[in-house]
Amino acid sequence: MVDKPVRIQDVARAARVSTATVSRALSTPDKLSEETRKAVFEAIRLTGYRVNQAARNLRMQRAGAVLILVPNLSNPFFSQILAGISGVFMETDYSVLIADTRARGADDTRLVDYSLARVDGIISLDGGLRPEIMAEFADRGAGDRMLFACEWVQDTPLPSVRSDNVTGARLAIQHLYDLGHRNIAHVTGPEDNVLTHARRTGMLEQRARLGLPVQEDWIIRGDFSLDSGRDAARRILEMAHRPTAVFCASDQVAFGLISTLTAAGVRVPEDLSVVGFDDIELSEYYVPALTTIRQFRRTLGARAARLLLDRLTGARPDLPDGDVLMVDVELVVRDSTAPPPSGR
Amino acid sequence: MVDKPVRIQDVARAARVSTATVSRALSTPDKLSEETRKAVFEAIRLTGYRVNQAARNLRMQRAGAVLILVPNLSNPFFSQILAGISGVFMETDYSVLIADTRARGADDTRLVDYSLARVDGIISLDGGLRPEIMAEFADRGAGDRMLFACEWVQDTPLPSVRSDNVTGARLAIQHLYDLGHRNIAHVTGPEDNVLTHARRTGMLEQRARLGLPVQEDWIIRGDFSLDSGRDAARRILEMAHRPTAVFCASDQVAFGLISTLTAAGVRVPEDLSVVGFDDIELSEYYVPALTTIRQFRRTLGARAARLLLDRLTGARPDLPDGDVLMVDVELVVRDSTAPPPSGR
DNA sequence: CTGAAAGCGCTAACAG
DNA sequence: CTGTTAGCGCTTTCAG
Repeated sequence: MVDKPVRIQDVARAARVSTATVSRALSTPDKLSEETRKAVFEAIRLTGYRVNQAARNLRMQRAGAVLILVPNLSNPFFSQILAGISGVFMETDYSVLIADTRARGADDTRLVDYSLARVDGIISLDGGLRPEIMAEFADRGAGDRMLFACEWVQDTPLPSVRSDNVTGARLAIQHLYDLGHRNIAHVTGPEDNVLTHARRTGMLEQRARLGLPVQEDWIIRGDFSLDSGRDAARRILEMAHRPTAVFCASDQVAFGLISTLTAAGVRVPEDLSVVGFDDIELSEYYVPALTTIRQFRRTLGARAARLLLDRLTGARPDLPDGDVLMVDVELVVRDSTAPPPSGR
Repeated sequence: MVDKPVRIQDVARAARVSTATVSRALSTPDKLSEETRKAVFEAIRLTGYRVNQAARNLRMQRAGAVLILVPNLSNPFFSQILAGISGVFMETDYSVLIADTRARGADDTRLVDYSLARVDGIISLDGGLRPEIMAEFADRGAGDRMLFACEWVQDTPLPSVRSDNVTGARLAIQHLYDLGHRNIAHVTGPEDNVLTHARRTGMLEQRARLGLPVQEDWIIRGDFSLDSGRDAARRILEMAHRPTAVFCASDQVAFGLISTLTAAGVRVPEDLSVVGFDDIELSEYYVPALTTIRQFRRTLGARAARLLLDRLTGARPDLPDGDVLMVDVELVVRDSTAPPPSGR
C-alpha cells in the first residue's frame, strides 16, 4: 500500500513541538534539550519520517548534488575511481550525478549550463575539457566548487588529485634497467593528454639519468587503448633493430601489445619485456601476469570527494603547492619482465 | 564573476508576460499563441534562464531522479550497462543516482528508505536483494517504478530486461560439441545468483539434447571472479580424468582459469578449450583471444532506462510474457577453442 | 489564451 | 532553548 509521505509537520505534531524544532533536531541536535531531542527522534522513528530533499534544497538554495564528469563511462579504468567518490558522498545528503563527456550527443558547451545549474560541485576525471569551457566554468563561479581527479587541465587554478605519474614512469624504467635492459621503447597515451605528458617526462628523465640512448622511433604514439597497443606491436615487429623492452602508458596498451606480439611469435618476457601502467584488476591474471605501476584509484576518488565536500561545506583545507594532492604509486613486478635475451 | 541565478520572474518581466505563461512555454508550448511563445523563448535566451529543478520538483511532488542499484561499482562489467542507462536519462530532466549495494556500509534495509524517499524510480542491476527488501519495496508502492536490468529477482512481479542467458549457454556447449568435445566442464557463478542458474540450465539442457554424459565433479562452483577462475583451474589440474573443454560463467572466470592453467603448463586451446560469457572489451586481446558469448550491455541498459521512463511518464507499454524483455546474445569464436587433443 | 494567487516542505531569522 | 513566520522558485488551478 502506498502511504502518503510524512512531512515535518506530522513529526512536529507527534512530538508536540514546532516544525522548527524538528528541523533543528536534524541539523543541530546539540542545540536542543535532551528531553526535546529524544521526543523528536522518537516521533521521527514512529512516523517513519524522511526529509524531502527537494524542499530542503529549494530552501537552502542549493542543488543537493555533485556532478562527476567521466571521459568514457564504459572504460573500466574509471569505475573504481567512481566507487571511491560514490562511497564518500553516500554518507552525505549530496546525490552523485554522472555524465559521460565523450558520449554521443554530449556537447560540452551545454555541459556547462547543465552542470552549474543543477549541481553544487563538480569533479572532473576529464583533463581534456577545452579551454573555452574551462573559462566559462571559471566565469560562472565554479572556481570554488570544481576540481580534478586523475586527469587535470594544465594552467587552470583548480585543485586536482592525481597519481604520481612521473615517479611511476621512473620506477618502470629503473626496473627494466636493473634487469639489464638498455634498449627501451615507450608507447605513449594520446598526444594532448596530461597523463601522457607526465609519464613521458618521467620516462625521459630517468633515461637521461641512467645515460640511456634516446632513439626517436622508439617513442610510439598510442592512446591508452587496446587497439593502440596492437598498432604499436605491428610497428615494433617491422623494426630492423627492435627494443628489448617496452614501457606502455596503460595496462590496456600493454595487453594489446602482448596479444599481438604473441600471435606473431614474439615471446613475452623471453624475447621482449613489457611494463604497463595502472594495475587494473585483470593485470594479475593476464598471460603473462603483467608487471605494472599500481595506481590507487579508489583512494584517489575518495580523496577528491572529500576535498570537494570540504569546500562545499565551507571548510578550506590547506592544499600543498599548486593545489595538487599527489597520490603515491608503486611498482608491481610480475611475469612480463625478465632480463633481455643474451647477446643484446 | 558570479551572476545570481535568473528566476522565472526575471524571464516573465523581460517578456512582459506572467510567470505562469513562462512556465507553460516550457511544459506545453502549443497552448500559447505563437507570438507569446516567441517572446518568451527570446526572453529565456536573453536572460540565460535555467529551470530550478529543486523548485520544480518540490512543486511537482517528485524527486527528479532515478536510482541505479549496482552490486559492485568497481566491476567493469557493469559500467557499460550504466553508460546505456545514463545516455537515455541524459536527455530527460531526471538525474541518475548510483548506489553500490555491496559497498562497505551499504546496509540494504536503509537502502529502501533512502531510495524511495529520494527518487522516482529504481533500476536494479542487483538480483541478490533479499526477499524482505523486495517485500518492503512492494509495500511502499515501488511496483510501478522499479525494474531489473541484467540480473533480476525470481518470483517478483517487477519487469526485467535481461540477456538470453539460457540460449547463450546452449550456444557455448553446441560450439564445443561441434569441435568434437564430449567432456565439457562448467564453472558456475555464485550459487544464489539468477544468472548462474540460467546459464547452468542452458548448459545442462544442451548437454542432455546432445546426449553428453553428466559428470558431477565437472560442475565447479565459482562466483564470476578472476580468483574463482584460478581456483577452478587448480581443481581441474588435480583431476585424474580431465575435461577437454571448460565453459565458464563469465569472461573473468575464463581469464583466471586460463592464466592458472597456462602457468601450470596446460596449453589453451591445444590441451584444453575454454569458452567465456560476456565478451568484455578485453576478451579480444587476451592470450589467447577468448571465445565467448557476447552480451549487448549498452543496449540492455538503454532498454531498461527507456522502459522505466515510460512508466514514470504514465505510459504503460505492453510487455511480453512475464514482463521480461529479452536481449539476444551471440557466440563469438576466437582462439581459446579448438578440437580436443587427438585420442580423447 | 493569459494572469493572479496559492502552496509544495523545509530552514533560518527573529522574538520570546 | 523553543515557537512563529516568511519565503526559496516553481506549477497549476481558477477566473477572466
